Amino acid sequence: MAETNIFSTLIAHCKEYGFVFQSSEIYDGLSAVYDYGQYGSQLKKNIRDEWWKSMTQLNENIVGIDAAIFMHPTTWKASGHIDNFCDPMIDNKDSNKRYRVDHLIETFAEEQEALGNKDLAAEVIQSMEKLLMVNDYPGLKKLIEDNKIKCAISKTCNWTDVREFNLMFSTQIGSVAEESETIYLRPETAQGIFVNYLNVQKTGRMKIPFGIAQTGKAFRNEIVARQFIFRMREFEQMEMQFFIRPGTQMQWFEYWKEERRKWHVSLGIPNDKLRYHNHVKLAHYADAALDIEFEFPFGWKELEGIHSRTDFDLKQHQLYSKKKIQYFDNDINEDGRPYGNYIPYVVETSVGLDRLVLTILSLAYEEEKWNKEDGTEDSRVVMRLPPKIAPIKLAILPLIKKDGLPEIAKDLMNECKQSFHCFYEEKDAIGKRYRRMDAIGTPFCVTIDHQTKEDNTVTIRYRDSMAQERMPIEEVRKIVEEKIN
RNA sequence: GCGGAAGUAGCUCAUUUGGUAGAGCGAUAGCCUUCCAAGCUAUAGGUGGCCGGUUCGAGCCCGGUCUUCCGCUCCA
Repeated sequence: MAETNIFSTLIAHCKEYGFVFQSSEIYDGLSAVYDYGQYGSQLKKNIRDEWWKSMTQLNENIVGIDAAIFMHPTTWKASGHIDNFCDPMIDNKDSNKRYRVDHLIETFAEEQEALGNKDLAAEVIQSMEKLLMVNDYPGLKKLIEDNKIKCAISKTCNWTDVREFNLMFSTQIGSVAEESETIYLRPETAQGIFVNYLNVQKTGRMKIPFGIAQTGKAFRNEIVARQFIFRMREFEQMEMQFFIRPGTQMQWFEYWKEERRKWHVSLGIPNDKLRYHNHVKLAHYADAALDIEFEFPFGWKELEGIHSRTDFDLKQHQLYSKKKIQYFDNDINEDGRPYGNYIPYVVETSVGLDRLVLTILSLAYEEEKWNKEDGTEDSRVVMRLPPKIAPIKLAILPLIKKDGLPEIAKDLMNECKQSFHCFYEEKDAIGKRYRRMDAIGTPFCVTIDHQTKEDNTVTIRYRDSMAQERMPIEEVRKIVEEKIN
């Protein structure tokens, strides 16, 4: 289980060096919720900025929005989240096996039908449907017990109460309790894009094909939430919905599948640590779906989903809102006539930002050992973060804290911090300061020494190779800028 | 929800039949001035997860509870 140890070491490192903390840790923590610290939040922001730029700046036909987390409750009726994700569940106390109540009863009915008890089967199903309609959970339990429906594993009828497992978090809007209305924290950001489709398309004069991108928090009441920031109750998505002409979805699906993989590679993720995983069982809204998976320390797991969502969402919103969501396509088809009115199809790319942070962190973390010239062993912990997303780009270190070296260093600090994040440090031996910078992934360190006073040169030290070079102090800013872009 | 493990300083851990907590690392301040951690001095930091019980006395024994981690269950 060496891999598990590496993972727990990484988690400890993330805490020790200010990347990720357990939420509300001073109160013993909150399960499956995490906070990003001083370096983690910057790293996360840098990754988010890369994504935002790659979508909205480098694609002329993709624009960004920032929709609210609160949405009209009907949104979730339309999307299917309310009906599909609030299934009543029941546990068998002996086997600890959990069942969806409707599945349990349906299985029983099928068995009875196979045994020739057709009347009983029909009666049970009918009762179940009535009870489900009014959310009568005690009634459902009674139905199960009256028919002596048993657990397939324990063969007992020792059941817990029927409970509802709600994927979505709910809260109330409206400050007066009696007049308030239940609303939900969004379980995906995509719906914020769909409900704004008309606004953006019209005000931006967008022509199909075009995309709308968004980053933001989403909330899911996962039944279990584990593996650090891989699966959290509150997490951040980076989603882009690409609106296309019906019939072209497979071509765009293939296009984004390639593009997204290339983007991950551009962030420094090795191509052989990525793979596609095709969904065989599709969600209710999709006609094709695949995951881009990454080989985490705990196995291959989903990093990004590419879904061909058809016109399901826009059609549902048209139905529920009674607003016409149509696009008139003036392009000429094979018959020499405009394509005309249609509801656009959608190809979605949806990546978990927190998962991406974890990916980057787990790739970057390395414990390095080597022998020094005198034969003794030396070691360091180094985060080999790609310079363009590293939280601190440059550390500025006077070799000693007197003889005027700090003054020169502070001047350089004031100049460089205009362009990128810098870190100034004069405490402790220079080697120790290098190690501290390695631990948070700072790619470059510049040291001001006595020679600087004579010829205005400094030493630049590279994180990955630990090699050093002298260069004129006035070139530092420009050279670091080049290396981080 | 079930089963297992754990909870003592920022981190890693000691305190071996119950006798009012200690080390290393880290941190802070200073000394030294040295280009790759582990030189010297000093300082700070713990109501031992929380509540209760047994006892003259509990970090240690007992009960409860909370939280975290691992496995199972679930994952559109």
